[in-house]
Amino acid sequence: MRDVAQQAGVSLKTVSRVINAEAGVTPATAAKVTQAIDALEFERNDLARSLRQGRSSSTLGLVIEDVANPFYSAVAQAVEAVASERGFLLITASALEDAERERELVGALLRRRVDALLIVPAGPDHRYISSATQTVFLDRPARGIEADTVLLDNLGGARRAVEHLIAHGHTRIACVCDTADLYTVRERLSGHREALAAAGLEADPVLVATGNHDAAAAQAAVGRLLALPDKRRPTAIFAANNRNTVGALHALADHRHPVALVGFDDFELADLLGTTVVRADPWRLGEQAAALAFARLDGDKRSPLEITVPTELIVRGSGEVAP
Amino acid sequence: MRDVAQQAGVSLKTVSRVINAEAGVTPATAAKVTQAIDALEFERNDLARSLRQGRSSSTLGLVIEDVANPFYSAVAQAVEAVASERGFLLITASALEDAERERELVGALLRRRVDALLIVPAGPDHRYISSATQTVFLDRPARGIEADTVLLDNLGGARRAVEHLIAHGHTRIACVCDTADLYTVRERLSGHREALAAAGLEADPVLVATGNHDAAAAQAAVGRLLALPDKRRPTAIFAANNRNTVGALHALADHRHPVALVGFDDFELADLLGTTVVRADPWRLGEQAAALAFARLDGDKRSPLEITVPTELIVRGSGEVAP
DNA sequence: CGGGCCGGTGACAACGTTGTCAAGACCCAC
DNA sequence: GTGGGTCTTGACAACGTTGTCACCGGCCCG
Repeated sequence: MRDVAQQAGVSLKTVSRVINAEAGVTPATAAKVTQAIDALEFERNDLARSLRQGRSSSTLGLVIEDVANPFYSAVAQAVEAVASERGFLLITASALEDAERERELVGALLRRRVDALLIVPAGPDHRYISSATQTVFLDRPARGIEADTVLLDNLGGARRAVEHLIAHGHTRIACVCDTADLYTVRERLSGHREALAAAGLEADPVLVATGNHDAAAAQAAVGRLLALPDKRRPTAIFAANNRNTVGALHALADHRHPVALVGFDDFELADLLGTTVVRADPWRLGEQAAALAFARLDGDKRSPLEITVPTELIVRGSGEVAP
Repeated sequence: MRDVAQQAGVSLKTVSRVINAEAGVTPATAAKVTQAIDALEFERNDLARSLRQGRSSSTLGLVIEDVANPFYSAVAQAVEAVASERGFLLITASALEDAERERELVGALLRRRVDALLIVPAGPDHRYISSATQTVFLDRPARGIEADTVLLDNLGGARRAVEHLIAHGHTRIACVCDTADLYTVRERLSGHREALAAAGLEADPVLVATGNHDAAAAQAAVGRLLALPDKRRPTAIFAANNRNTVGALHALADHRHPVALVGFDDFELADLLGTTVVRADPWRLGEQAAALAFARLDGDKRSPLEITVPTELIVRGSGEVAP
């Protein structure tokens, strides 16, 4: 900028005024400056600008589990869309379900002074997150602090899925899911349990397969369920997230007898495969979280909010198979 | 930091030394400082640090078309993985095939002084990208400048796909793809043409359906192809990217007669659907690009490199249907 | 004709760090 | 005891911007 000022024969401050389109610069002066800027290919340093102004340079931080999981990439897309409307950029980081890594990532983002932090919390305790930075928790509530949170209707969605299977005559309904350490998993398990209880059905613990983090694990788990003796074998499966649904589909493809399946989370090609799912809208999750973050940045002082995004049952055939 | 210095009764510089674990600080002094840091919940401002040091705060910029497209989210995942090994964070931005938007995003990233820029170029001209920042082009070459580039073997992959269909007896092989403005599409079209020519087959222009940017458009295009009179109707389809393959699958599901299909890009559940594809490895694309960027940052001064990532034919059934 | 006002411009400090250099304390060896 | 070395610490400037304030010239109005 100093070079530009020199070349244009004006002061630093005048260059700054031109760059930021501030009023009160003679067109003639502005022209000289613009010319010098073009000649020197000058580009403002937004780091310095932010430092001086005390704000971050219009950046949001997003910590998710894994960008390559379509559920989270949809969240990222939504957050980016909202951010982009305001001229914000997005730093996305994947914590990979590792509390230590999550902490490091959050630290790195806070040190960079992001304006707001959106996070899918993984660790057991989030008190370490400085309240100085606006934070919104997505998909799971934070533990140990009260803060803005946007969640899915996990329990309701799971209950509807299982009720749907019960309505089609099933009584032995398995649940395949990730580790019960996760809030979403616990909620969905509760939905499964509640639906069974409401129908007066007994919940067989053998039919609850937890700890399946990827599709391969889910496939193996479903394989084991299908190998149970006739009397104990499930006639229907509730797969509690997209990884588990994919795994279940693989396992069922190898199986002789038809087994009903309802998944939590919609996925591409589910229509072609005729897979009935409870659609959880990750786009809306991200959108609401980003909108809430911006509302806070704009001065919204309400006490911490908890928003729930509804789910929707999409009937496609796999959930309507008779026992 | 000033507060920490005051509270610990030392100078700013000493605090800085402790924070950065520099040698030459008495344990006693360091303890005082650490205590003050904890008490005040101090966190270094990496913006100021970067400004002072003249480097960006260990950040990479990535401009892709759309995070929610699994191909690009795999690229983003790979880049993030490599960046994370070096303690770098990643700003990901989606240009949505809009040259103007791309330009704005690149500008915003450069103003933030990212250490390197990885970009899937969309615009017609990339001379505007300042050579001051290390840049690697991914998936498509830049126009107007010579720079590091990591590409897929588009032509070879497409040729292999079509050769495979020819080997199974097809002569009327359609190609469904995105707009021919795109480099990858032109290359894949060339592959299609070359394979036909090599087999002495005539390329019927009616069977080339360009301009399908999303699955819905591709589905409609394939629908039109299948509605052609018997003599002109294709017996096989080459779908030139994952969107087009998904669209083609939808169209084929509604169709009576079996039609062979080979897609470019692998996708989840392709195995279950039995879809033969040419797998293009987006992970490796991102990984190589990020590795190259870091090599440059480490002082690699070789002239601009062009790396090509190979493709692989995965046989699953849909490509082996007889005419 | 003089005083006040206004519009354009620039000097300077400040944002929060860190690199440079120098000062001071201490120790060892001659 | 003195000179030279090492080790710890601090003062200060600088990174590239922008907010504050003051200056200067011209204009309007009394």
